Amino acid sequence: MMTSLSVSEIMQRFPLFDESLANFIHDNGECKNFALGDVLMKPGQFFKYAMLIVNGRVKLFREGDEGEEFFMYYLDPGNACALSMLCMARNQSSTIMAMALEETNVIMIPIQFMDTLMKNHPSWYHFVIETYRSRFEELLNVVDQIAFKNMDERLAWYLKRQAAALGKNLQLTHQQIAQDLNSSREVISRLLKKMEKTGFISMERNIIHWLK
Amino acid sequence: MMTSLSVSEIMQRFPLFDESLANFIHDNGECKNFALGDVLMKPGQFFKYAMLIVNGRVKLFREGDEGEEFFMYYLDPGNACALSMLCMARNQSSTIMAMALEETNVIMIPIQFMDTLMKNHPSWYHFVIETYRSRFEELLNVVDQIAFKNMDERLAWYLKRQAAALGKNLQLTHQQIAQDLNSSREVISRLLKKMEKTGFISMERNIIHWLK
DNA sequence: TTTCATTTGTGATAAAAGTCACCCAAATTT
DNA sequence: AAATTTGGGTGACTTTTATCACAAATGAAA
Repeated sequence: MMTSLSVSEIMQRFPLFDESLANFIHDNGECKNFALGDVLMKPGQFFKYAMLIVNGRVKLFREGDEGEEFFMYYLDPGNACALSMLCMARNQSSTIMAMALEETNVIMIPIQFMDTLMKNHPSWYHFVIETYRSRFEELLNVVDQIAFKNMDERLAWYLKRQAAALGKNLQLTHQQIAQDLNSSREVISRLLKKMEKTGFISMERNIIHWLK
Repeated sequence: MMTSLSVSEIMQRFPLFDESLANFIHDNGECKNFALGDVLMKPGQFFKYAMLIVNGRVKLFREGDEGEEFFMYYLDPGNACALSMLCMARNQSSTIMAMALEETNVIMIPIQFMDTLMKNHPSWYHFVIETYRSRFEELLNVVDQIAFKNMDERLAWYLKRQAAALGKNLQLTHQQIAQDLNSSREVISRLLKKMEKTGFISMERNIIHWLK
């Protein structure tokens, strides 16, 4: 088994990797492609791979007991899925959905290589720790928002993040936003209208322009 | 600088540590004691130590912009403070409060030893990763609660956790609970009354008995 | 015992968010 | 072009949570 990526491509995508690690991953990782809407990980699934994002973008969201959704963050190229590692480490099933937002290219590293990686490749340790660290930080910000902020502020923060990740012209319906924030379409529509009046955004059908 | 704990005491408290690591920490860690109510870490503070809890209990909570609070989790003996490592790693200031709930004994490991630890002590890596992992999981559960649940369910979950950590007879005022959940005293009082009627708890002044 | 502070109970009201019903406009399909 | 689907607007109403005002109960202190 080996990736279709060259060692130098791997090192370019994952700057923390040293050459021996990139070589190891080149030889032992598996490449996998996901199309828009494909599910990389879903609740109840046990995970036998660490996933590294090479191209594309993955959306992580939590699902509630009654099928509600709640957006947490995106994974971009160069990121790894902290949850995949977390589940692997405990042999626990995921409680999270990961879905490809576009054509996405992933390196899957089977669980049996974890010990070797940890033992023989210091740069792997650093990468794993940095992965946890950055997601932890992200999650703390999410907690802040839902613990302390009203929907208007949460919506503004959400759009700002989206604009930072996807660009200022966001192809989103009000319904999709409501879903990501676990709110309802009407509430979001009304708040967006207010934000339009105060000049933060402008709107077209299916599109929101972030104006800051 | 060295701890007042013996190597074997350290290994007992932190089962993941091997002997060489326990030795290193014995020689290079600093012991510090905190009394009830002492602040171990507060927002805006830069952090130069990794903190390991030896005895006692530490409460971690987020503070909102207007001084609101939100309880996240407790650290027990054998735990490390993931946030202290996180801040250290980025030389960022904390955004979190950590407060001793009782007489608490902590080993502080100065930042300059991190490289050595990471390089020469595999069991340190494992400990750090396990620390991140368990706190990540805890945080995900917190997100679930505030994203999807109403206050009655959140209160029940809160009390259940408290009972698991502190025992079934909880010395808590309604005001304290309201603060931990970023709610208001009246709301909590009314919900507690309901829980009493349905037989989940019984109440005395300053005490809540968890009956499950 | 009396006084006082703290904790808890409770009704009235307000604010935030969610739900329902129904509309219109734009886009897509037939 | 007509029909249908999808996205969005809006008023009325409900539910949940927060806030205000004040009373009652408890325990500690004087």
